[in-house]
Amino acid sequence: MSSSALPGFRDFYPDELARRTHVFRAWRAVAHKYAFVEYDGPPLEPLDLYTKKSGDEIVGQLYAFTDKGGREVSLRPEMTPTFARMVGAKASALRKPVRWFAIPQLFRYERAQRGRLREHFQLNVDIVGEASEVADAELLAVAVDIMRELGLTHEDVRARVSDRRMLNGVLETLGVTEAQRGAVYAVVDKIARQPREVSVEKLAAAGLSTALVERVLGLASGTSFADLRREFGEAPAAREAIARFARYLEHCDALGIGAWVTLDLSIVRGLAYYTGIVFELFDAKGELRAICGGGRYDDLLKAIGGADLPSLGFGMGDVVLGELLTERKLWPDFTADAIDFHLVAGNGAIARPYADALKLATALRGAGFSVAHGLNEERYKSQATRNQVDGAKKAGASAVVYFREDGAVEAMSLLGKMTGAATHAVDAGAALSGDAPTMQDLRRWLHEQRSR
RNA sequence: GUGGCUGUAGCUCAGUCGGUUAGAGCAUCGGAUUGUGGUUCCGAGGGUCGCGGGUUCGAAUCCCGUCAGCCACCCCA
Repeated sequence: MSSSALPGFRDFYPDELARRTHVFRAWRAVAHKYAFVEYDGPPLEPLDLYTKKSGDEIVGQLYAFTDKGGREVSLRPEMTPTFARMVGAKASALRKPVRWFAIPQLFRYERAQRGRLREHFQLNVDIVGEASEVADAELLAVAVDIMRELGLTHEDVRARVSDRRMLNGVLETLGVTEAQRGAVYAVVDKIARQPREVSVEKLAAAGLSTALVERVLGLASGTSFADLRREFGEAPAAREAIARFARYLEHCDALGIGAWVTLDLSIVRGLAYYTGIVFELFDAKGELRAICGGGRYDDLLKAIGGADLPSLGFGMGDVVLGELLTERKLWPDFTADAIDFHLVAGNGAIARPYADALKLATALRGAGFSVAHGLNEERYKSQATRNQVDGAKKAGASAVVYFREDGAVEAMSLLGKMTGAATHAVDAGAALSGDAPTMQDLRRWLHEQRSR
């Protein structure tokens, strides 16, 4: 028997699952707010769905194997190929723009480290069929609004945005040849992660003059959009992309996310399939990996799904996001108010058979309350009430319920101060029979206690 | 896949120069004379010292291997 999960895989204990659910809830709530609908696909796919796009060398990073029928298969490392296939298959029938999201569990076979496991959940939000940069702004707004939903502010998280077409135009204007561009992208992409000398060396090796090297490195590290526009706004190769980017930023402002957004030309997003505006969300301190990344990939659907439609999307993983929420202490207290009532043996309980406690629990549950009680009759009768009440509080009950000496059923709030706790008594017979007005009365009282 | 660092209770960590039955705090569970909540007091459970081998009269401690975690590469869909 194995004593722990496989490396890079997680067991979700209840408090951990509560955190995961909390994140999922935020994802779904915001996605719905922006009128996206949820879809899903298979976690296991034919291997060639991934090798077709990225080549065979990717296999080393895939959780791939041969199944019992001799098929080459892989656990899905990303959602986009599945998405592209699904959209491609029904492209002509789908109303455009398509606004879909999914929360797949994704897998990759590589060494696990902080923020990077072999398994994670990733929100995928995609728009298909809209080429306008309004769609790009809307997509970023979804990502940013999720940060807000989870309690993060633009002091905590920054959205860095760029546009490949714009970077391309600027490089062309500067005289970087098309042949050199791939190498320049690679350097620009990791400009913050590798020593400056290494970047200089690599650019020089690509054939850039010393002056050009300095120019490129300067632009990629912290140029504001205002400066960029002033310098290249009229350059024929860059003019159109810069004007588009300016409109994009205006849309971002209008959507209320302007304060989160910064131009960062070093955002290249790998060297993969992105064709236009790209973005990443980072924690403001820059201590963690990217929280979220995405952008426009206008040619991908044609390559994979067959439909020639402009598309854009992003992925947001649960791991780094969770680390950030932990760091900022933004997890709610999940145990608080998890249970409505906890039955305890109060005064007069001995005169009442244990079965009455179970009947009361049943009646309360029938009325929709969440009810806990001791499962051991002996202990219910023998354990000091204060210990039972203490246990109820620790279990997250909002109130305890017990039979009073005079036969009434009394609820005592566990919320607020321990001295002078609010109590509320109802007729025992009515409570045990599940009398609707009595239950409504209790519901109103509980609601009152919680909103104090 | 490569390199560095670290592995003692569920968690955070002590553990002397190698010495006999490995400890503490927190957490968990039980109790403090039929009692009404977070404090306090008493008690209990919980360990193959990551695993395997070696050196030694004797190993948590020293050596080798291995596995896992963290960090940096690689990669980032």
